[in-house]
Amino acid sequence: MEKLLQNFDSIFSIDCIIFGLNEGELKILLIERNEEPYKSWYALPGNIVKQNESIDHAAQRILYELTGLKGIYMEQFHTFGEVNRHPSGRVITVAYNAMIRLDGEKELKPITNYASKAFWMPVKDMPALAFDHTEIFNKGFDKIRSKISFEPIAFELLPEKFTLTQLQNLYEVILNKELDKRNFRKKMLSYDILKELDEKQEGVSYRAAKLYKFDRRKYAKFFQKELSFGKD
Amino acid sequence: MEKLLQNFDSIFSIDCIIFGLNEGELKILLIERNEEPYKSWYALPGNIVKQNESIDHAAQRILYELTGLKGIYMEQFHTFGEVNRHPSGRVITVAYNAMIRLDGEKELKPITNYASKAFWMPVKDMPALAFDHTEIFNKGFDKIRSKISFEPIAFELLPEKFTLTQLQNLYEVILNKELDKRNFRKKMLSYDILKELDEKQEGVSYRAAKLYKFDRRKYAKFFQKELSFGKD
DNA sequence: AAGATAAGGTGTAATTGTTACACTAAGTAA
DNA sequence: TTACTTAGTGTAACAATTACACCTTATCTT
Repeated sequence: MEKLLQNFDSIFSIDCIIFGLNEGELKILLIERNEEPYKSWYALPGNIVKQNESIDHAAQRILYELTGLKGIYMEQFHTFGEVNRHPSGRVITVAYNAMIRLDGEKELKPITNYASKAFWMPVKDMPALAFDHTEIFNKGFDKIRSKISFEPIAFELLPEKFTLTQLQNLYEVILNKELDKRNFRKKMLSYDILKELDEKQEGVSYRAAKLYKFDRRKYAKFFQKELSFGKD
Repeated sequence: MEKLLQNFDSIFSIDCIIFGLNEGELKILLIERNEEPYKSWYALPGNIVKQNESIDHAAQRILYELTGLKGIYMEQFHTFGEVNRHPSGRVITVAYNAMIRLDGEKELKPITNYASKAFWMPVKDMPALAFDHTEIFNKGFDKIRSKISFEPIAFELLPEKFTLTQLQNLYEVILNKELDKRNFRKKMLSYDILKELDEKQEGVSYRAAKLYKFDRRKYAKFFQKELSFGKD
């Protein structure tokens, strides 16, 4: 048995797609590689899973080591297992993604020297990436785009208090199309997952908008949406 | 580099959830294990990925070797990577699922002797399974259930020609709830993905129903459905 | 052949959700 | 005070969803 298993050993890695929103622009987290192969190329934060850690845990550790970001909840979305996706041998990778809030640009600082730096790249300017990371990114972005179409998950990207216009802009950026202001507000408010605050925007040179908070409890109801044929 | 990689080697496997419909009953394909650990337990068809094959290809090979079913298109749905999910060491597994048509009960015959038999098990009678396969099955079933709620994918399970009642029954079995006959038909026909045939059911001891075929070309339109806020 | 049985097949009205569309209100800046 | 910029709001037309019940057609039984 032991011998049989040895024959099939593979390398197993994690790659992370982390979305952030900065000044209305959607960005993802990249690193600059500091090792061969693809030395000095940009890549998704990713590395090899250890024997004694679950893949979910590995994802968190790896993201931390490469970017300094800690405790980010990520969700696995696809596993890439083509034979030649990595030039140094067989490497299968599980891709994770997450959306995070950038409170005043959290500092990014690689802990290991496997990456020479970590930085936010606007998704509209994505450069060529190492390995098959462009393909991984595209699949991850599609996933987010289709997920947001069914569930209002975009709040993770916004500051705790936000205006409806900011929320709408975010949807427009992710879905890459313009939305009708009145219809957007009507529908979003009808979900009853936003708490209207007694506060207004500050520091803007025009009429200040009301601020809202996301209501996580009420959101729970939402997690279900199905085709139906009557008789619920 | 070579040395670094070696330290992290893991075993990598595939497990398959194959749904079939037999006499109106939803079943999945299981094997009886013929090796330790869990010898003589029931399990999902699964085995180890080889170094020189993609995971999609491995899924097909493994399913064939354990059950004799060839060329089944499966879709990956989740990767399970808990540290202790396999008693003999670290094994990460990618789970795939598929729905197939049982034309007069295809013969099942394991090609390797890793399985002593392969058979169809009604999902409502699922026994305890080896390893964490019960968890994998539950997640796969959830996935199918939520997918069918957005896309009419269930045709894969039915014979080429089927009646609307058969289709409705299938939906009811998967979604585990009763649907309204008139609304179901109205909505299903409105998708315009069914071809009405000039034939009727045969061999039934009551009024025979019209037969329909699934129209794969028209189905393509369907693959998109999104939340929207006006201004398409 | 008459009647019983079993599933097939059909329509409508009420309700809800979606879409398209344009002006006034409020605050800031000059 | 005026100009500017974004906030904020309602309605009518249309489409989709829901709830709901009876007649039709074929087979089987006697």
